[in-house]
Amino acid sequence: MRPFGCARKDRDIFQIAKLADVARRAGVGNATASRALSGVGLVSEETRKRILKAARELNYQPNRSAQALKGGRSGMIGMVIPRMSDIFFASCVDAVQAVAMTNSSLLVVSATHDCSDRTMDAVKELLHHRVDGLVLALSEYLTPAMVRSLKTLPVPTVGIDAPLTKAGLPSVMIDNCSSAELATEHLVQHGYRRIISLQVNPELFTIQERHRGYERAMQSAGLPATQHVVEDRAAAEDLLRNCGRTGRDFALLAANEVAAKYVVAAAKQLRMNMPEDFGMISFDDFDLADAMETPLTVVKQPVGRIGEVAANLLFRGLNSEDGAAAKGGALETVLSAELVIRQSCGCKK
Amino acid sequence: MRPFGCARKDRDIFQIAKLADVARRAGVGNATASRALSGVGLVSEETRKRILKAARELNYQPNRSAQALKGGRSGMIGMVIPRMSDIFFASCVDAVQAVAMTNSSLLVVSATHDCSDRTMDAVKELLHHRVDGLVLALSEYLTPAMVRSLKTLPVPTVGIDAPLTKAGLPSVMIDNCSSAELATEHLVQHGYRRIISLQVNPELFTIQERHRGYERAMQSAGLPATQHVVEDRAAAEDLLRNCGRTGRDFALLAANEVAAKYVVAAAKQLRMNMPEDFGMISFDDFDLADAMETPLTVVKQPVGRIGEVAANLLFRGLNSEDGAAAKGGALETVLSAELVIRQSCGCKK
DNA sequence: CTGTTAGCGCATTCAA
DNA sequence: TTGAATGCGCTAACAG
Repeated sequence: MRPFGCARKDRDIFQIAKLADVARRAGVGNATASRALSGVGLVSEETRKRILKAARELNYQPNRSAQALKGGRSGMIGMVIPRMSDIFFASCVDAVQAVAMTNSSLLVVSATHDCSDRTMDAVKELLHHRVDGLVLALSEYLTPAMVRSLKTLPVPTVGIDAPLTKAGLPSVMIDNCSSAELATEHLVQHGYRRIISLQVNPELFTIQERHRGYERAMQSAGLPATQHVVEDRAAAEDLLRNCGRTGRDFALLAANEVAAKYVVAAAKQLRMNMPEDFGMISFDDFDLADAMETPLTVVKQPVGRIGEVAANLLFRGLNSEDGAAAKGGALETVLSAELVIRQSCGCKK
Repeated sequence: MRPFGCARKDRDIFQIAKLADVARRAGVGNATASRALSGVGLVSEETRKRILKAARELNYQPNRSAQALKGGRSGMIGMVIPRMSDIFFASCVDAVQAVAMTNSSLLVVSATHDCSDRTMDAVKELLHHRVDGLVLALSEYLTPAMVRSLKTLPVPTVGIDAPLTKAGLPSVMIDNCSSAELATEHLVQHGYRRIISLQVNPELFTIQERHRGYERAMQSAGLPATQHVVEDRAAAEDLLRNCGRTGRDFALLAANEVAAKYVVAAAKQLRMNMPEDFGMISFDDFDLADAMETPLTVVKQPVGRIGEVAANLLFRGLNSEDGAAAKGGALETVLSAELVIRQSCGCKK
């Protein structure tokens, strides 16, 4: 019985021909075959043709382990994210994988699940597997030790979501601070006076940046800034109960989708409505955000673009030998976020 | 300038020591070090201690490329899914990766984006990278050619979501047919008579199974079965416009989250309400499904469990040498889905 | 119990 | 323009 289909020796669709097989079939030496296939080095046009044909017939694919061992590319890039089950990161992974495929690379993902010890371990493990490059979504704040480590990374690396600037590495992200400022200003213009900055993971870099932007806007408006952390729906309910009923001037800036969802659920529970009982703008757009009882006004990140740009940057570095991709340019590639105005902020449809 | 942090030679946190380094430091031969570290073969307790210590000090990790080349494990498993941006698959990936980590393996993911040509290509590429095993979420129907290929897979493989039974491979999934039947019966009990089976990708296996269950229930109830495909929100609107207003007995069985979301959005657009204007039960639970204007009654799959069980099955096969994991048992591991009753079906809160 | 040796598949010298 | 030989880091045979 072979319930798992184990049959390393089968010669079939998954036939695994080696370079020597190709060389033999083409009637040339190993080295020549290698040169012809890798496109590096001189081979007469005629023999090249023969070799390529043989390779095609044998469905030859180089053994990446051998290539990697030899010191060349492994044909894999690694990616570290907090978790997959967050549409933002999932979309980034999707985009990065697509670009990797275009560059005939595979993507290895590792999720830390907010266990920050896991971060550098994941990187190390990826490195032991000889990935050619790294895309890092490190949402926690970089410790000095991490910065030091990151600086010595032996492969091209690009940050995503949060900058790796302190480690001298290029990153792709939105301007969280300005976006939050803009969103807050919008709320202010609606006449809200008590605006609270709401977050789930206040320790994360992006969240802090968003809070900073919020503070800036509040200060400009001469309004007091308040930060509030909610761990779950219940906490959001408490908040709404305390603040929501006492006037028409209460609004929230939800620092991410999770916080926003807590609020939406809490509001439903309390039978409170946006924007009548309170206003809200949230970071991150999501499915049905526009089809909620009150369509949500959100700051929408160009998720796919972020992953795409980051991956392209990485491969550009990978392909330019010395990894000099960000030549002359700034380390931070800032993509612009969009304020998608719907109704939770108080705007009419 | 080193904008990418390229410095293969740096000796640092990412120091890469080889077996020979460990052996030398411990004052033993390569083979002895290898034996001590892999735990296979005889080594005196004392030298083993010395070797382990040396390895720890050097932060030694075996070069997986070399191990893989040598014919051993590569320490990676591969996973093929339709797309990351679907919470169902994202959660599966998350779970599989977690289990992989536990088994000190990395996960390589590849998304086909519904391009079924990509499926076998992805598998082949994964194989060329010498993954130790495969988790396949192949939602399309298996063609005879694919079945033939799958049968000769050279590594342990587990199916997920859709069964690979035809290829003799174990799979983990829910009973889509029965679940749909149950959900449909629930709708029938509510008194709905015109119940439509709604789907986005009718060609997928899971969707067809769900439709089959629906048909069975409808037949039992002596009701006519109708299948309807919606490509987008507009199509959902058309459907609701035509059917929703003409009585109290109209309901939908949405074959997946996407279809359900189209309907929710369409209903909002048309100012139609569930369950007053029509009833609905949908496959797949999602964030806020319980906080919609009308909380959605759904068939909830144990997403995390599916990935977890599949991955465990895979590693059990991987660890038992000959890959005889499903020994004696059925190829299909069926996990039970749960009908989460909320209000869109007509039940009161 | 331990060390020496060979070879996995490839790319890269160096000679021819 | 080509081919034979070498070694990447590791493990499995085989000797000691």
